[in-house]
Amino acid sequence: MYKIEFDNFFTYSFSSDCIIFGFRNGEISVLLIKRAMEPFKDKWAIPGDLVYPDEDLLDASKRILFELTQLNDIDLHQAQTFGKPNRHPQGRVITCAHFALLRINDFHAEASSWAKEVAWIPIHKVPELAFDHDEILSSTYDLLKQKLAIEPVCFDMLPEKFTLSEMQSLYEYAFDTTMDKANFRKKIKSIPIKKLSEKQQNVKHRPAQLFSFDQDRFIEMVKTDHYTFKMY
Amino acid sequence: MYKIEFDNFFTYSFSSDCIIFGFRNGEISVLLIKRAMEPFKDKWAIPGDLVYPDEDLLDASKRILFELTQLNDIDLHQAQTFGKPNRHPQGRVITCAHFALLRINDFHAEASSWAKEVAWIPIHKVPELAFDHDEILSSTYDLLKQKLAIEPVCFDMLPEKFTLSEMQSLYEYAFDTTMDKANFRKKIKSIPIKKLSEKQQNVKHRPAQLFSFDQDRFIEMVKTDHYTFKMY
DNA sequence: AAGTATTATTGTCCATTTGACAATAAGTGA
DNA sequence: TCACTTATTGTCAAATGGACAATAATACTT
Repeated sequence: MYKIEFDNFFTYSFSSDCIIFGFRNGEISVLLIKRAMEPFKDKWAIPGDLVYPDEDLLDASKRILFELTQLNDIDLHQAQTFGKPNRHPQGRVITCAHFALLRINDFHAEASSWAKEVAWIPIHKVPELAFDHDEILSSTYDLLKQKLAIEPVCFDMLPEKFTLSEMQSLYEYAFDTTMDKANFRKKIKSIPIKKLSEKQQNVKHRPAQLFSFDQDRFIEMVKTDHYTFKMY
Repeated sequence: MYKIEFDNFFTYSFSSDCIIFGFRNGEISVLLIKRAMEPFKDKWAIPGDLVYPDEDLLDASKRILFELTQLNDIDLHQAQTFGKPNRHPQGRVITCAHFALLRINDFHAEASSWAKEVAWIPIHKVPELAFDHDEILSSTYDLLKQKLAIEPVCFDMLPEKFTLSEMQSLYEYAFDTTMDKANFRKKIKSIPIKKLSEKQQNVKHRPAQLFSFDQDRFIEMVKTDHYTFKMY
């Protein structure tokens, strides 16, 4: 049984790492920090820190993300846990990855605490990271791609009002492919988005129709079991 | 940064719970143990125990599963981590769920260590479990269903040699639905299974053709990128 | 031996979806 | 007005999917 009375079982600590994804200029980016302290000083890393002994994992993630990047009120979700005994040079630290998707332009991230710098870095241009963060990022990006394929999470990264071409370009980037415009539009016919009365502004060509996610219709579809998202 | 030098961060411990699924008599079952010790003595629970301070999570899961059920050499995969501060009555225990799929008849599970009894219990007939194990089981079963939909994992639970009707019944049970036999067979045309020279034995009706998973063809398809599994 | 019951297997028809590609629309700027 | 660019819609054939019918192989019954 759980031998929690044994002192030698309390020799590890537990952390949370926050992988924050966004979409901008046709690229999926991730929010990283530059470390101001050893180990891995000046290396880029996923924002993360220790969980307090009496703190819930999700609460801890939100606190840690805020402490390091000033991002507040972010809707985090759990991803994988990483626990190789030697993954942290200073001791046994098991870390639980959490991720969130957000609209980059709706937030302002700013380095604080022991973060020296923060930056949105396109996923394909991420440098080598501290600790085993390359593996954590890669595994969590895989999870994101899986979610994009079967859940309407793209709308968390797209602007509130988006064009169908923007939506398509997000999928093309994630799945590393190109799609036919006409066929993409047919494919998303069953996805609950609503046509707005507005059009794109300040473009030097025919302005595109703007759309937004139709939350009400989505909820209704889920309730009546008429919903299956398939985007691959 | 990680303040692992602070003693008060070493007041939690870490465990692994092993959710083992199998398929028998048209039902997906899970391997549970009856606890021989407090807390929750005599309650059914998911087999799990503490991870050693220098032990890898996956190694720990295999060791723990063997200690409690004598199941050896099981291919476990990580699922969700559960860490509510009060989930364990005797202290802060964060647990990482691991799951495996196996052919029930190819293994013999036997209670040992502090497990008083082990049993394969159909997923729809599981009694109330110890700790937050109801939530852990339910979340992991959801994960299983998701995997069944997009990966060829059904073959880990089906007998080595199976009939198409058995395969269909697994999906019908998991997705809680019924499918047309002819259409099911069309749907799986692209799945790498091979027709064997044998037929079903000892049935009182027309014996069905036996099939087995075609590992070679599967690997070839993955390599050449000609593989997408869609079973929903 | 013939007929019945049961499950396996295959085929057909039609509606829907998918993929490739063409045609048209609505803006800007020269 | 014309060229240029991206948006949007339409077409057609192929592939897929769902409902349902027809046939096959085995054991069991009479």
